[in-house]
Amino acid sequence: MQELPAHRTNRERTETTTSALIAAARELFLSKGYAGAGTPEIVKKAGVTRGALYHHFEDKKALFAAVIEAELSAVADQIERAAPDAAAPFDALVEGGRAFFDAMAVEERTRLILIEAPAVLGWEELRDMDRKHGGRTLQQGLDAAMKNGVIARLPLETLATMLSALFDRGALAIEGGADPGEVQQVIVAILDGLRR
Amino acid sequence: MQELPAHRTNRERTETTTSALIAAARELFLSKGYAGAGTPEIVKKAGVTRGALYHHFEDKKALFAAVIEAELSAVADQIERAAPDAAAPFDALVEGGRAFFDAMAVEERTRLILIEAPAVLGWEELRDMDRKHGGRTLQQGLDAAMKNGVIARLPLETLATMLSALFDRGALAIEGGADPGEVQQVIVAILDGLRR
DNA sequence: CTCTTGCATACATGCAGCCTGTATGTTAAT
DNA sequence: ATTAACATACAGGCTGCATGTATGCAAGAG
Repeated sequence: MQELPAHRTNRERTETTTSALIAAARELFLSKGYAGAGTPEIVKKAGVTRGALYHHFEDKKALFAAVIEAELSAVADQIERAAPDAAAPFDALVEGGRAFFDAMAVEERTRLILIEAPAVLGWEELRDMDRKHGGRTLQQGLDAAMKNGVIARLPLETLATMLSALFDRGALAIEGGADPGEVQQVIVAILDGLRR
Repeated sequence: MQELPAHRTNRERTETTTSALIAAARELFLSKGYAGAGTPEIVKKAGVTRGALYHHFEDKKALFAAVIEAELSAVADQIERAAPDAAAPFDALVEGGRAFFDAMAVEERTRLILIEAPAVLGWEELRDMDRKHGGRTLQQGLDAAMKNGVIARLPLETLATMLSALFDRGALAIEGGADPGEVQQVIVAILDGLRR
């Protein structure tokens, strides 16, 4: 039996309800998509009312943004935890990709982050959020590899954007039933082609 | 003055209303997105009523699918018209990419096809539609290049999927303000890395 | 060959249900 | 007391369907 304290600070109250909302929203957005998951259902699952939702979040989209931000943060953490920062620049890229695929393999996370989020939040806003949470890892790795002369010298930001597209589509393909080994093989071949 | 014939065959009636609906929906979906463009506004712009819409299309999503199908067909046509099928396999890939970027440069077409459509129709269904309308061009080009020994031997379908991700993200980046020259440069470098 | 008669197709209109965002009221913290 | 954290009620809009109407169409009777 959970003893609910007689006196909860406002900070605690806010924290519990917002996290309950984000958790409930996450599940429903995952299973039914953004448009398919209505706020009545979300608040019911979170055990609060719509009033609480619209008190803490400006609108449904803001709640969705909070969910995505949490997902991006989780993915970044998971990659960083598996990051062999001592490895050679090129291998770090390949290993980072593998960690990314592992992190994206949870449930329908791929669809949420790569399909739904761009449509709801816009590609630009999502890109900004991604940069905050470790989306620069790839760019830094490429920068290091380029400065070491390991890979060809190309416009850094554009190359990072293009290669991240590769990883994104790879995650999508894997979730769609493609062979993860083949995807890895193709990506390694492409990265290998950039070596000098 | 347009003389409207006293006797229009049913086939003609259907054709005019459906094309009017698709044209109106296209514009509004482009400017306001799928969720932002309501059916009342669409039918008003098309000069028909919601009854006509739901008679010819199962639901709003089906109308959207028809719009996307038309767009994909237009893109495929535009690429095919610019296709130098006599060129060497490798150059054909590069030129095809350039034609793709040109075709995607119209208005907000990129956002509609690459952002909105996957979210509304699902990635799988969109992929099927794309295959019908010339999305196999890339795969065929790669197949030819591989059989000629021009590029490395890799799983064909996976490679095509990955490279199409490259082109898609490139179109997105260009629309987002990136330098088209840089995008082309990076893509050529990546393709070049696959040469044998 | 024409005309009428029955049916299917192409719409138009109104309704029911749901959802979002806001405004107002109430309770608990500070 | 004042503000923050909710709860509740309401207004507007939108989607899908059900019902009603007119028009094209195909087939048989004359």
